[in-house]
Amino acid sequence: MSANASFQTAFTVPLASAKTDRALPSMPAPAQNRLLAALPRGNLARLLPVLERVQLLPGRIIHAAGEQARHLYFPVAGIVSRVYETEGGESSELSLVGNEGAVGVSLLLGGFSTPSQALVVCAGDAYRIRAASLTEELDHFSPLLAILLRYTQVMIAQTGQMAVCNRYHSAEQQLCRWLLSCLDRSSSNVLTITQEAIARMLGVRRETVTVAAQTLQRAGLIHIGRGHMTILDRVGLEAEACECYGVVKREYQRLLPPASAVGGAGVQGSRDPPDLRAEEVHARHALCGRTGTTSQQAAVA
Amino acid sequence: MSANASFQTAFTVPLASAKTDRALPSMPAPAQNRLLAALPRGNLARLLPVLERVQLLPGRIIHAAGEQARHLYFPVAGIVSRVYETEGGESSELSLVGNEGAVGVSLLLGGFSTPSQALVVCAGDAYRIRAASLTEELDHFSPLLAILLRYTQVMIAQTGQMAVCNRYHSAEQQLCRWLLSCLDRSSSNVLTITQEAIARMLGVRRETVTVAAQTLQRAGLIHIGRGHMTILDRVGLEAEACECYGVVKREYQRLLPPASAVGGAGVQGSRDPPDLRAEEVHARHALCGRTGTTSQQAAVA
DNA sequence: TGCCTTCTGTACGCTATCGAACACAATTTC
DNA sequence: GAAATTGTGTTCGATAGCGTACAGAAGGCA
Repeated sequence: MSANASFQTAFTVPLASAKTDRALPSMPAPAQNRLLAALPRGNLARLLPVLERVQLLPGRIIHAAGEQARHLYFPVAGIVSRVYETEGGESSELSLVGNEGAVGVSLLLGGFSTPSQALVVCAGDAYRIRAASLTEELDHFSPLLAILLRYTQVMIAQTGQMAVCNRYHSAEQQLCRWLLSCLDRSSSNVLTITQEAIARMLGVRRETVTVAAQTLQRAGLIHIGRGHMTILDRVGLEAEACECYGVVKREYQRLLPPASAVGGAGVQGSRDPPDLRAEEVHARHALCGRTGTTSQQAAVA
Repeated sequence: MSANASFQTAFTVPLASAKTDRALPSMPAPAQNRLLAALPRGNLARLLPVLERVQLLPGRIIHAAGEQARHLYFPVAGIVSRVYETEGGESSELSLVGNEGAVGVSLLLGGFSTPSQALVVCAGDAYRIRAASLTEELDHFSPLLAILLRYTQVMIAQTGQMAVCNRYHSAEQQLCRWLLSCLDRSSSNVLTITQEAIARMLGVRRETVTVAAQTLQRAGLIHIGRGHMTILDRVGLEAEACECYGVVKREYQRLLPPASAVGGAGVQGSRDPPDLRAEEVHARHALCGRTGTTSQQAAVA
């Protein structure tokens, strides 16, 4: 499993072009990542010179388990999965990351590596920042820190929900959840992935995925193709999915309210995100945005 | 399940006594919490006035799901469990916290609440700091931040491992893991807890715990009592447990090397922790302790 | 065009755990 | 000391998903 090959350091974007991204739909600006988009314009601008653009190629391991991360990744398209692999070779997804998040928060937290790996599930692109540059940036206590910490909490919620889901929910429910999660991170309703790969994410057998998918197809919710799945009925999937999907989604919306303009499809970069104004978020300093409600002590109930 | 009652704000310790705790074995000093113990002496001293001592009573909910946390807790004895409860009333443990950790990192991360609750599993005591005080403390970028962030990563690893464990490992393996985890956080090898409670943690039926425990008892690893379990053969339990136990333990030791003197039994407070010198940990600033190895790029393999 | 690889579909016995139901033992309460 | 409550032990059928094995279909490549 020394799957790490060499980082596919595709090509580096001349960052001047980042502001004119609307003219280059094939080369998304960093602001297509929602965390970056949530930064005040000045902060993002300062960050641009240290952001390097890379391709996310399916199957590639961005961070190997136990190895020091060298970059923090901000996907703008594509999907990355944090996966733990057991000694026996079984695997389970711990969380899913798309353009709403970042890969490698261990750099932020100070651990630099994790027992799990991060691998690309669906092709896309990301901007990444080197660990050293991140350290420098955080030195100045930019709002980046506050946003990354909040995202970290979302990731914790996601991971926890994965534990719950693994315990209680059927393969079919989990498949629904997984498809919806991918859909949220994808601009199309066709997911290019094999049932085998999905099985590895969910920690079930490929055959189990096949059976569950067929059930969904018979219900008219999806269409199964060879190497890809098409979502036909989003609402129907949500009805079949377990609560875990909604729990995580609400937690994200609570902690990182959608910079709505930056959603799935077309995007214009550094416009002021309407809901998440970073100035508000890091009220006192970069941490602990709000200090309210702490003065009311007494009982909870 | 509005289980929140009122916080059992037992009694506040006159903090002058914190330094003379050796004379008061029944009233442990804050430094019996390993995170606090890892702080440089000056930092801990500054923190003392805002630390309030409270009892941890079994069954009490420290943080209710979805409600704003008002305090960050540093247990010095006893065990707290982060538990998610499904809409159907099923529950699964997400992580376990004893004197090696803290409860309420959402205050640090800026989310202030989580979808899971934190409840006391084994009786003990904790020091807690109010959210507002924590904010102030972090304003000065004390080493507290670096330590708490590292601990956060341990918690993430723990939660992720829970997902893996829920997916793949037998009830018996999980019981071994759970007993060992508790043992690590307890000064005695008698755990005062019912099988029913363990079942809720593991997300299995009580009967399943009974059967698994009997197997372990027949193997001479534990002794079952009414409302408590005694661990007889720690090494044997480790052999039966799944890898998850070791993975989490190693991750803790990597990120927060043991302030060895502060272990289970007798403790002397603010002596310099030999392995984790906070000055080193927060090398550049409170975040991203080390910047090493970032200059060697190239391939991973 | 035909071969080979990859991906999907189907079948069947096996096992761990669940759900439900009940017996009994220990502790607390009156 | 009796009654009620709480905790543990035992049984038995049901079932979701596993392990294994194999068939067929789609697409790549010579």
